[in-house]
Amino acid sequence: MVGKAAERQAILRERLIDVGQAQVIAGGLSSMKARDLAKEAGCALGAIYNVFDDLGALAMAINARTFRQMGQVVADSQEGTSTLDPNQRLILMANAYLKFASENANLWRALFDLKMSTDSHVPDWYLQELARLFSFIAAPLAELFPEKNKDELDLVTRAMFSAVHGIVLLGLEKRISGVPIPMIEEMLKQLLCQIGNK
Amino acid sequence: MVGKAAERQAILRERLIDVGQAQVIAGGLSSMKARDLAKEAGCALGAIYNVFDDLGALAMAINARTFRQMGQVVADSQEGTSTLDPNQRLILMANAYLKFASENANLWRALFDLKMSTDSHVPDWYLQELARLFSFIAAPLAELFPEKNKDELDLVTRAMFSAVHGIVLLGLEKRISGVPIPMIEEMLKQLLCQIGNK
DNA sequence: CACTATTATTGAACGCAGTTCAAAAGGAAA
DNA sequence: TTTCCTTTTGAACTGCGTTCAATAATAGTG
Repeated sequence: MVGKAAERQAILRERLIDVGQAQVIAGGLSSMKARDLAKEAGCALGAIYNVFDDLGALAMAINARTFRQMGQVVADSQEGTSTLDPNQRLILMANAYLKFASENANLWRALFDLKMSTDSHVPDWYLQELARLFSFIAAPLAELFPEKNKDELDLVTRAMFSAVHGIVLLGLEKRISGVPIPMIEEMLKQLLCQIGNK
Repeated sequence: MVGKAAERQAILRERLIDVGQAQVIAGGLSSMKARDLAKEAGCALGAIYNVFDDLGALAMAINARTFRQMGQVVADSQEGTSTLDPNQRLILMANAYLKFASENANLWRALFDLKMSTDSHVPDWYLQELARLFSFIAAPLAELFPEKNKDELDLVTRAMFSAVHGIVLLGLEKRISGVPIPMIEEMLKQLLCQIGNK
């Protein structure tokens, strides 16, 4: 495939990601339907499968966008905070994560909904973005635990991210223990102030 | 409906829960199929809908079992531990939770997979079982934070449960940061030893 | 430019799944 | 036994992701 066809497919690919993202925002991952996508994107039903292996691959492309956005939001929360103590910086990151999750609930959930099903083969962009996210978290933790080596620090980093993720996840989940956002912020503060026996 | 019919339905209900549970164990919630259920339970396809509103309601019944089992496992972890310090007791609970989750991965995941979709109306048994679970967690925390009032303690309890849940969830998840179980135990220990500025 | 070969696009059709409901079977009442 | 009501049944309906033979578009060649 060369020239025109490739270009058309590239355009269609972007349009499908746009349309799919809109559908996920509107109604969650499960409301992204092939026939609706085709209609909205102005292409044939089968055309989706010329560009993506299946709808899972399209969801992955949407997730890639979301993940990048989220990483940026977390990174931005550290802008000009070099004078703050590590615990404060962790709290800012956690709050940024919470804010992103609550303001983009369906996109954020799609990030984790999809994973469950397709357990095999983690794409490269995913690992890179995850490493980037972890590196932000590791920086303040390295200050709090100067005696820990690289592996130990990595363990604490994963633990902290997971703990914050859990608090945000269940906090936003109506069914389990859904609570108002300021209360979730308070939980995160409680957790992160304890860290590094401050 | 009286007599025979009611009894038959009660029997079928139990059998459907058994068969459904087996299917969830074998292949996750998404592999529980109406036609397979009917075949395995020895009933007509439509008979399922005489007993349950839909497959979601059956999944709920399976989850009720799982949740009760899980609560018991966490409760048992506190058996004869009154001499241990609160942090140790929290670690035992968290490890029991991790053990249950890893040994019953598909049943445990179903507990949270279902919730997402049916956000409305939390059944009563669910709230009761959750309160029971939280009360176990609150006991050691009350010792660690004697100055906190009931509401503050409740907040910390939810935060701790959520944090432990997050570490177990992402730890068992291959796609995000899947790690060996002893490493997850180490993460939980790191988290729970920090609590209550020990 | 015309003609042909190759490649890409299309959408009707397939398979599978949850759910429904008219018809059949079973049970209670008289 | 006969009638009436209730329960059970499974074929049929709907909606979905995905495929693939047929069609259209493009590239290659004289």
